[in-house]
Parts: sequence; C-alpha cells; structure tokens
Amino acid sequence: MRKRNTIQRSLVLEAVNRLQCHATADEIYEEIKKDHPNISRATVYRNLNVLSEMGEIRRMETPGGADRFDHRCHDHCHVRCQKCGRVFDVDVDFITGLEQRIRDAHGFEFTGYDILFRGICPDCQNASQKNEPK
Amino acid sequence: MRKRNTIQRSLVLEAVNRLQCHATADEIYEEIKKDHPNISRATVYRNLNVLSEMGEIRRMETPGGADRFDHRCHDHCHVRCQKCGRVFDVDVDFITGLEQRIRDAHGFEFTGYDILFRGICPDCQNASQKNEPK
DNA sequence: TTCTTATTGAGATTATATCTCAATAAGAAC
DNA sequence: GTTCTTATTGAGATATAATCTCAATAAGAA
Repeated sequence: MRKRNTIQRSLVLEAVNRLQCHATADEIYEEIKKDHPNISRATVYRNLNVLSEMGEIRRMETPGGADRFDHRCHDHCHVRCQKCGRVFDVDVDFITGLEQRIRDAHGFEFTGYDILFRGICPDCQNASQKNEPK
Repeated sequence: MRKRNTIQRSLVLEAVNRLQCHATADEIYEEIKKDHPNISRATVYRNLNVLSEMGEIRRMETPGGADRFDHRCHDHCHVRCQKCGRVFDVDVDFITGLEQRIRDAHGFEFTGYDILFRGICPDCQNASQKNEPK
C-alpha cells in the first residue's frame, strides 16, 4: 500500500517538529487548526500513526495519559510530575542494553520498551513547601 | 477520612489475589460478578484505587492498555506481546537504583516508575514461522 | 439504638483513540 | 493534459478505560 504525500501529512509532521518534544495528539491537532481549521481530528491521529510507523517521528506511550510524539531528537524517556502533569525529558544512556539483558533470559523477541517515571517536579516541591509548611 | 471495611473492598482484594498477577480492572470486575452480580463497576475501580493507595495491591499502568493490578508478590515489570496481547512478568533486579541515579541529576522527587517492554512472545514467534515461511 | 458519613450502585460523563463511509485528490498510466 | 485507481480525507459515530454524580445504604463510633 504505497504512501501518498498529502498536505495534511506534512502539516502533522511540521507541527510535531515545531512543538518540539512530547506534544500530545490533541496539542498537535490544536496547533494545526490555528492555520487549517478544517483539518479533522481523525486525520491527525491517522498521520501520527503513519509517521511513527515510517520512523519519521517517535511515539511515547504514557500510561495514565495521552500518547506523546517527538521529533526524533535522541533517545530519552520522560518523567511526569504527579502534581502539575507536565512532562520532562530524562536521559537514558545508562538504560541502553536493557533489552539485550532481558532477551537472553526469556526467548522473547523485544522490539522496544517504554519507561515513564513518576515524581514531583522542583517547582511543585517548592510550591507545596510554601502552601503547607510543617 | 477514616477507611471502613466493606464487603466489596474485601471482594476486590480477594479477587486480585485469586487472579494472581496482572489482572485488569475489568477482569477483576467480571471475576467478582460471578458470585456477586450486583457489584458496581465503579465500586471495583474505586476500591482498586483505594487498595493501591493503601499499598495492599500494586498498580501497573500499561500504556496502550488497561491498568493491571498485582498482589504484591515481588518487584517485577511486564512485557506485552504485540501479537497476542498477553502480558508476562520480567524480573527487574538489575533495574533497582534507577530512580536514585536520576534523582541525583534533576532535583526531581521520584515516587516510582513504570517500565513496559514490547515484543513478540515465543508462541507467536513460532506461529508466524509456521504461517509465513520464507 | 442512634448518628455521622464513608461507601455503594446505576448510570451519566470524560478522555483518548479508532472506525465508518461517502467524497476527495495523489500520482501512475495513457 | 486527461483518465483511472485507490490512498486519504472530514465528519461524526463508536470503542474503551476510567471517573464522576447523587440518592440510598451501611460501617462503626457514640
């Protein structure tokens, strides 16, 4: 099934790049709608799927929240702040090799993994110290 | 807000234990409904939340699928087979310390992490060799 | 036994994502 | 340039996981 180049597909790719890292499908949809109010939500979702299958962008599935899409900058995973919900990048150099070590043990053919850290970001730590002093 | 001991809460805890590891909320709901057809889905979800906050059970959020709940056997994470959707356990002894190493770098206060591996299980590898020989 | 209020059940609602299908348009064939 | 095939689109319906609403119920302290 040969892929065609559509305006909508380019718009999605451009928006992902413009928004930098970890935008949700909905954020990308809203971004595109500013200039192209007629684009369909389904089209954005479809093209995010197509583009990540093609390897043009990277999908990061986040449990308990919407998937996020990255320009393929470099490998990293995410921390989500449990208070404000914002998502930050985490370098994962030291995680490299994780798959290999597990493949050895299970006969599983690994294709990847998602790691999502949970925590409280520095801002929210400070905020709660001000509002709830002990 | 003092917690009360309700029949429904015990039923949920028992079902999680009975189903062993990585049952979804819906599987737990169906399990309980066999003997107690009047239990509400909301009650199951509510008690799964309460019990995991209390530390009685462990919640494993899985991106792209329903959350799963474990009896607190021992620390492990999960691999989901991309073909059959089944979920298997993976030991994670060597991942211990991950949080500490990241906390140092970011000023983030970490409360935990989820790791979900993706891959193809041995069964499905075999099946696809039979069905699509090269 | 009485009283307070945490908890429940039923159904509505939210959020994320996918599906349906007629209409459109990309790009190959002519 | 014109025709043709079919991938893609837009709009809205649907699916799935989970939470919320609220009157009724019941746990457990008084």
